[in-house]
Amino acid sequence: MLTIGKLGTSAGVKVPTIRYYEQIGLLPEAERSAGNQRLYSRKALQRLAFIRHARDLGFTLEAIRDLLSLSDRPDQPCAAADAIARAQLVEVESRLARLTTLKAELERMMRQCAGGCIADCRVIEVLGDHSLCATDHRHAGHEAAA
Amino acid sequence: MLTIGKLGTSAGVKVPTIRYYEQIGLLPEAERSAGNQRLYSRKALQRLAFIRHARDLGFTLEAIRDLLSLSDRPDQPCAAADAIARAQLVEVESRLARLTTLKAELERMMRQCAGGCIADCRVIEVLGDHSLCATDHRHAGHEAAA
DNA sequence: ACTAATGTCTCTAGCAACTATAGCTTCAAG
DNA sequence: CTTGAAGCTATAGTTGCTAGAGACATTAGT
Repeated sequence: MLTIGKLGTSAGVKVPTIRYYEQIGLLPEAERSAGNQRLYSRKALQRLAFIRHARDLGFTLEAIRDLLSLSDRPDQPCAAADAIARAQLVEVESRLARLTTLKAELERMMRQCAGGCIADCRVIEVLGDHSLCATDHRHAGHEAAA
Repeated sequence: MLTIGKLGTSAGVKVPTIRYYEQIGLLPEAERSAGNQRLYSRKALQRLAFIRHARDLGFTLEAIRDLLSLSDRPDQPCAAADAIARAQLVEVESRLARLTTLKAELERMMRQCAGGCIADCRVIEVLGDHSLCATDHRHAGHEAAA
């Protein structure tokens, strides 16, 4: 049996994140030691690794919840799992397309800036007026983290 | 002078979002009509359009705050604005790289799945075991919105 | 002038997916 | 047996909004 810390390092997930996953029901409630500390089996490690990997691939926790419940029924057809993965692929493709457009626009903006003073700065100017843009990137920007 | 609704449609920003921007100090407090409704000038429209455009290009509100305060000082050199835009470009490039890797991995995963039952599903299997992956995409997944 | 529909007001709470903090208890090593 | 790391609970904060409730303002039509 593993403590929460060992589990975390084994799976590459931070300790508070594990507790969070338990709290939202993505992980079952862990067994406890005599001193009330969480204890985890190999199976729990597998489950957490699955979650971690799916997160790395960009699946939402909701999608992962579905994938996990599918994986508990090995006899069912896998069409549903396929559909979730396909949806994720479509998402990734659309984000890629948007980011590619963005990148081009940002590069254009920077190329034009001669490095003078703000009054002549193309960066500021372009941001103030969408019609100076080469492409229609509206609704294209987005978040990320690390 | 424009009401908040007109301003919103003109700039392509939803009304609650405008109030939110005011609340966090990204927009100055608006003038009010006799009946306490917000009124906006052309200048306010320009400022909001600037924000909207920068958001579309993926700048964070913090970055936009900096860009706006730069744009209020036209005599200063534009190196700072340049730096913010460059940082944004670097961000976009790194997200692009990550997403490209992800896309390849997702495609690989889906190609291998024959559409049988869960027990044989490659999607589930690959998610459960990172060593089945072709590339190291750890810490690569991420959010987006529309 | 009256009414109904729409627009606006404030305030609070919620979303995703965590992360951080505070103040405590338990455990393992020396 | 003490010390320091690791664990516990609970709450609040992050980013960039969005949704809802309940009240007031404005406008269009009759």
